[in-house]
Amino acid sequence: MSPTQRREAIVGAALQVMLRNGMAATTVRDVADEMGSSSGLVHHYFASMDELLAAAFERAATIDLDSTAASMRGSADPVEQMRSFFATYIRAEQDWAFQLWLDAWAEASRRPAVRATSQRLNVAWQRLLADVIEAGVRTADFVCADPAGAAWRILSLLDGLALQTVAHRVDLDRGAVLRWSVAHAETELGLEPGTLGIQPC
Amino acid sequence: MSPTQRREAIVGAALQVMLRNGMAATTVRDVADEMGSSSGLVHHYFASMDELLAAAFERAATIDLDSTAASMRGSADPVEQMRSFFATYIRAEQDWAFQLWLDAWAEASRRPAVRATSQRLNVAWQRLLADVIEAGVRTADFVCADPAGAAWRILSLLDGLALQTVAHRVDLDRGAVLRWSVAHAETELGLEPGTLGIQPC
DNA sequence: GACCTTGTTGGACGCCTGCGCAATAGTCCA
DNA sequence: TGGACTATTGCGCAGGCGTCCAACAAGGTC
Repeated sequence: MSPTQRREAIVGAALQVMLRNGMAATTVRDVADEMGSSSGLVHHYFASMDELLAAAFERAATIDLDSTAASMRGSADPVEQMRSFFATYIRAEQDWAFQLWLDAWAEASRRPAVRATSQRLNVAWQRLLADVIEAGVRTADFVCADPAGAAWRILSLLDGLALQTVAHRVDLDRGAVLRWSVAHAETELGLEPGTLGIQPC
Repeated sequence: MSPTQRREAIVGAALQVMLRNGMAATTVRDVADEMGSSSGLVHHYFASMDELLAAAFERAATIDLDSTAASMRGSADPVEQMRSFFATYIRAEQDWAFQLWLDAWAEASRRPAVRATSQRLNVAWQRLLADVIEAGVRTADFVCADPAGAAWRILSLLDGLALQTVAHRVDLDRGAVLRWSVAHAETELGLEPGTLGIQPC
């Protein structure tokens, strides 16, 4: 197995363990077992646990970000792109990847590499949204005085609501999270209520 | 020291350590050292670490909740109460208690007692807000079709934005978090922009 | 065929964890 | 004053952690 392949395999194994046990409960030995190799090998490719966790989290988050971005690029006008955003974001979230974000935000205060990665990816999500909003303002599809701020607010409301469903399991149903986030986005962007309406699958 | 006092002292010491090191990094020995006693004593009052962490988190969160609730009760009309809410919430948050919420949300998946406490207190915050909104609708100060949902959304946007400032330190300044949250609340409640305006201290 | 680089192993090291338990200290009641 | 009770101590236990390192295996180069 080539060094590049091996490195990818380690990241993949770490991600599997993280999804199963959470970021804080991921250990070098579990990652090695998952891969069927020794624990020393992991440290041959990653200087520290912090680095490995950051790399695994980055892969998970990047996959979601890329698939959402790709889905949005497939849509023609900004309105359709926003629809794609919500549809893909919600789908990605329900695969329990969101628990990783909760872990990352909490671990950020203790693990520099995780903090840097989490910050970078959060900004990338905001930028993805801000770009679409700016495009929509140019084409007069949207009315929005502050695209960058609106992107933060749309994302934060989505995160804040999703947080409740994932951390506490019961309080809000996923349907409400989607409907409320979409409705909020519509007011932010000066759209008629229902314009971004999505059928809950 | 009476059993009740001792129990309170342990919770207080645990809270100090949690604020310093975070929830995940709080250990029985650190709590005992903080209190100047032995580690066995902690287990004499708390059956497990999970219970102790939940109790300490509960105290921190309850203090904030109570002080905000008290400040709101001191205000006469619903509009003034909403102003109090934001003023106190932001003040409480900047004392770094918010990192505890991040920890609690992440730990919730692994520690049943922490999950129960976190869920109960989150619902209490939502209820506090929902009650004011319902009162405001009755007195025609607010126009809001769904007070319970509006409470969740106002709270979630606040949490989502605060999360970015606390976890990533830099991206958004606290002033924006306050202004954006207040503006969002104004639209939710059918108020003129600026009605809830608060001077950033 | 000898050599050297490098992926890989498996275990040792030192430290830390939550928890339990026997022994001690202190206090209240008969 | 003696006895009972309980808060408190201090340490031990079993296990887990990240990290490190000497040894082995394999494959390419001279």
